[in-house]
Amino acid sequence: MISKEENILFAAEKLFAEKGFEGTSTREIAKEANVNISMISYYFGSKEKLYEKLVEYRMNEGQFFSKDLLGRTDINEWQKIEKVIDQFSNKIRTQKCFYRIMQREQLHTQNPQIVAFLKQIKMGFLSMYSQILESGLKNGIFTKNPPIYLLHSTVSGTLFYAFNAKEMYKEFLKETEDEEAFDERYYTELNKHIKYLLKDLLGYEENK
Amino acid sequence: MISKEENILFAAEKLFAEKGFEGTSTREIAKEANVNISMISYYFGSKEKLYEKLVEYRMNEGQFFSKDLLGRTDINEWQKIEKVIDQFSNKIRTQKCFYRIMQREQLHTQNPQIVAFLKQIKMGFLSMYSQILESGLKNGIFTKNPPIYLLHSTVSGTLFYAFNAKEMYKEFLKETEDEEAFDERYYTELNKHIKYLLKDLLGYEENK
DNA sequence: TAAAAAATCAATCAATCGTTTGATTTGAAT
DNA sequence: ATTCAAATCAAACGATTGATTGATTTTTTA
Repeated sequence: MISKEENILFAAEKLFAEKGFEGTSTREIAKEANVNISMISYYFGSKEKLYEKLVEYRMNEGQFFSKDLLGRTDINEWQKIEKVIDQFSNKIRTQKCFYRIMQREQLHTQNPQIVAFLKQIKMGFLSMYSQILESGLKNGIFTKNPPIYLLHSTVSGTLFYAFNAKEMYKEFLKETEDEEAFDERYYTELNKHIKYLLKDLLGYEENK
Repeated sequence: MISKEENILFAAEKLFAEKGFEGTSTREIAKEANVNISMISYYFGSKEKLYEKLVEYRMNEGQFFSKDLLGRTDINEWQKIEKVIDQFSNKIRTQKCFYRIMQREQLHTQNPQIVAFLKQIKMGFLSMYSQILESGLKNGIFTKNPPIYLLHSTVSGTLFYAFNAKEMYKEFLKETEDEEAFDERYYTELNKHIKYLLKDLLGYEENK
């Protein structure tokens, strides 16, 4: 059962994703959540704090990658990279609204809590890429040593952009497939594409 | 000499880029532009129309790529691709504020004029890539035939993401270089990187 | 230089914003 | 059944929003 508090949280998430934080009024949130306006202050204190609670909620509901990924010995560095990509991609796909908000947020962001959160995530990715790359070079699995930031911006940038432009691409391709089938194919192709790029960038050769 | 009308336009552009359309008040714009509030209605009619005028202004001040690029015979298809990348990259770099607004805009955008503008740009790029790719395949310059939308999202996504995350990367890299030198190196590396990816994706080999 | 037009201004408009109030209802504990 | 805290509500709060007014100044035109 979904609590009334979560009800407000998800209503806010949906509206923030659609219209932005400033573009969404507390009255709209209350209406979407089917509660009285005053419930927002009652449960969260303010619109700003509701926003922060939302970020906190989504932050805590699951890690980006299992913490022991780096230490695992049953898979090689390339497979680790694949896991990072898969998990990140899945995260964006299943949490569209939230990542839409986060994307918009990193384009201006006044809220210091959100800035810190976003930086933490990015830095986490950068250091993860760094460590895997270094280890993979030592083991001879990777043969190239590209700047980490180029790796990162290619993966994150391509993923985000493709997620956002999906509808337009669909129109461009004049696809007639039903929504779900197109979706599945789209994200599968995208995932394969990212990995293809990474193989090239890292100098990884399968079956070597 | 800069007109008072342009003064308002540029002030609005700066603030919209920083705080978003809804996050920016007409009073702030007037203050930034050093004019009376009523001048906004006087010159533009409304905040919304000011916004549309800004888009129109930036749209008309220069094309994205020379219209005759496709028809040129003095350069091959790869060089055409290079020109597209260079011009696009340059455009983003020299019009940071505007493209920040446009990026945010494509994350929700209520304004139908902006939607149409953004779609027009993207469709333009897609069809340009399509034609160059097709021609390049015919001439044997390119040996691969990747989905256009993957090309597009990789180029645009990587570029935009790298532009936005520049400061964070700088911090991660613990760069001590002065601002201008780092900037120059950053964008040069980024440009090279994009072209490297494209060569792989298109199956283009230099000096063949 | 006189008249007309354009530009600028402080002041104010109604509407909406986020938030709070104080009364009322609900639901569990005693 | 009574008590009491949590939950809910309509109504209103002051502040800010985008926009307009009508008077005044500046500039252009004749």
